[in-house]
Amino acid sequence: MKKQLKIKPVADSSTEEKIKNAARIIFHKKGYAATRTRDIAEEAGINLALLNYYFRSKEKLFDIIMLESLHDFRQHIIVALNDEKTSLESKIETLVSNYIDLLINQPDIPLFILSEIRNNPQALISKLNQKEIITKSYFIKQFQQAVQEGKIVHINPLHYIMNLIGMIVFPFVGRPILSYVGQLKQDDFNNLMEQRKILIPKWLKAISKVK
Amino acid sequence: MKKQLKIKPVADSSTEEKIKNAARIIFHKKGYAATRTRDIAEEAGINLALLNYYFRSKEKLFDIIMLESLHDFRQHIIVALNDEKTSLESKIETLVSNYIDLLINQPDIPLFILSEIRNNPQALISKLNQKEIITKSYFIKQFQQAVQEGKIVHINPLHYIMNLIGMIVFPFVGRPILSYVGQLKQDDFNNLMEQRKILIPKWLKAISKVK
DNA sequence: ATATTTTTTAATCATTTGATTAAATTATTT
DNA sequence: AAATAATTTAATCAAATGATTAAAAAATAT
Repeated sequence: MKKQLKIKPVADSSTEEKIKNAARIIFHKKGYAATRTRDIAEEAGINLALLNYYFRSKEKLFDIIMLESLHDFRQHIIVALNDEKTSLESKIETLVSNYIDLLINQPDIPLFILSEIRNNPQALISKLNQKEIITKSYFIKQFQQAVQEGKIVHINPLHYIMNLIGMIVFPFVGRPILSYVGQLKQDDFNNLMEQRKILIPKWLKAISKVK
Repeated sequence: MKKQLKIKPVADSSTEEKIKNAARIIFHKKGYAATRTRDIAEEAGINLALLNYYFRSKEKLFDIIMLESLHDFRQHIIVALNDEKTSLESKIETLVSNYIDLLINQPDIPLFILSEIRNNPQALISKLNQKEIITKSYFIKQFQQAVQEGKIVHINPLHYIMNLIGMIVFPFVGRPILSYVGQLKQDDFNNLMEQRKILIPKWLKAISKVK
């Protein structure tokens, strides 16, 4: 591996990166069980044995992709929810906007994560780590304060979280049905999602007043 | 098959029913690709060959389960949305309530359908049939009328549908994460869902006023 | 009671699929 | 340039898995 001493190759140029990128695409699209290592090899344009040469096994490769996906998926929440400098409202706005941007680029992440969790709850839930990233976030403090000040109606914050994440994520999870029912093309769908960047924070504000 | 001439056996008593029920459980929980016919046979307490004797192949059995699941999943929408006797508000209320009841009983249906659609969009989307069940429903007529009367703000009805279905379905799809983050037990979760039967219609009303 | 049909089982097959091996090729070092 | 190390390939293995077969058992009909 002396290669690493040289200048770092552009993304996807190294064999290892080619395999990882191919694996990400296939795993995200079909899930672990429906993915054949041969499909990954073909997508990457490499010999099947190379996959095992670099990553030892399908499972090890999968673990790497899953870990990165979980990281992407969480990072947007954690960062946005723990910024102590911003107001509750602006936190929501950036979270919604960043999240939708991520999902426009990698629309298969949520369904990928959710179905793998279904197949293997214990293993993956533990990898989510830090149970408290949400419950102990600065966001929750602000939320509870807003409740005390009467700005937000008294309600289980989990309802609020479900609505927040649900309104962002669900369209991407249900996209095929939605696009079918609404006769949406790629751009139509993305435009709707762009609209939701603005709308969801407003909706959440309205919801938080409902008794 | 002279058996059929006799009294219809109670559910699950016939071998065919035993296999179908086992298949439903395993397919819903693990999806098509991750399901082994041997797992179904074991769950049903029968010999593997019997599965093929009754259903010919894994795929044929799967198709039956999928069709029934799609039917359950759609029926609640179709019926509720096309009742000409009820107001817009009461339609929402019954739809939300019926839907949550269904999902409390069969919580794996949404993720099952959504991930199989991901793996095989064309085949399954076509089975959804009637593109127009929603767009040409009596509900949409009422909705558009309410918009004209200024009772609902002018907005793409798809946003409304996404929020409606999303608020109902997403908690079930994200249940493992949610239960982990919120430290919820089975009953805690169901109680939250019961609350949402009342809350979601109120939230939707509030949302429909937002400019 | 016997014959026939239906249901069930154990054993086996054929294909798919994740993984390995040994050899060939390419790159790097001396 | 020769030697060594890293990368890549074709061929192959072994286990898993969907499916079939032939025979046994149970149910039904004659």
